[in-house]
Amino acid sequence: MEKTIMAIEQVAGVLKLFGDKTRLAMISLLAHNECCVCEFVEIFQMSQPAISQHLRKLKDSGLVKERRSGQWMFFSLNKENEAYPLIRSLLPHVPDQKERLEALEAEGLRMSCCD
Amino acid sequence: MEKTIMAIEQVAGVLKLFGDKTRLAMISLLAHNECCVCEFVEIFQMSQPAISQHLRKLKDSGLVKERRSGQWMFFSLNKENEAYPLIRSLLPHVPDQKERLEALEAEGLRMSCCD
DNA sequence: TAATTATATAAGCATATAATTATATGCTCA
DNA sequence: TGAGCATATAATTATATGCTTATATAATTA
Repeated sequence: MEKTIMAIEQVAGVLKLFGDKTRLAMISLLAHNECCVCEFVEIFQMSQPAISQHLRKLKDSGLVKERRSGQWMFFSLNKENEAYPLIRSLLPHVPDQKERLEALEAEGLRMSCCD
Repeated sequence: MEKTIMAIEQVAGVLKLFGDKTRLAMISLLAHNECCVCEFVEIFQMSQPAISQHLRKLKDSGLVKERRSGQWMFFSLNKENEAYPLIRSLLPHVPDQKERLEALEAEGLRMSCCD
């Protein structure tokens, strides 16, 4: 597992970014799945603007990238980012969030809200 | 390197705690040294109350313990804490702070402010 | 082209955070 | 015991954060 060479301010910035349980769960989900805004709205039961604002912070950090597909925006991890190795070190300590995605699928929402 | 079994809220709480560059540098120093308040005041060039307040947050988290020796309070990492493995995963990504301690020693302050 | 859907942005508000200043506590030593 | 030093706490203030509501933008479909 590679090591980062970031200034301490940068490291603190990344930790602050994930010192929020919504964004922490988001990055955990994005580690293994590409997700769209509407899925996050369902999973976290939060308003669409609140979700968009969290995603913007993630995007601004460069750790997450977005891809438009029609009217949907899909988000995924940017493994090229210099803080990615730090994220990799963090993720094993975050409880798996995939059940939340699976719950969506079970409800038939995962592939219905945006496809 | 052991894995933590913390709730996501707890993990986010720890990351928020270290999403501050002063506390992040503190924990990095404490990983290898026992330090007293006056040393931190010198190293970070911050007011004593500001330093005490940061140390209190670290202590409240359980990740740092204190030991009184005369009029001085010495702080060190509490390796028994359940979040310690997370800290261990984080620390390799934090630039080494030991030069700051060495600078103190060079000035003859490390062993003069509290001994 | 108008209505609809998905998402983004802006403004406002309540709460949290980190510093400062002032004061309190606790230990040491004359 | 009282002065002095190290540290802690409290009150205050300035700024940051995260949410809400309202509105804007962009793509889709009728």
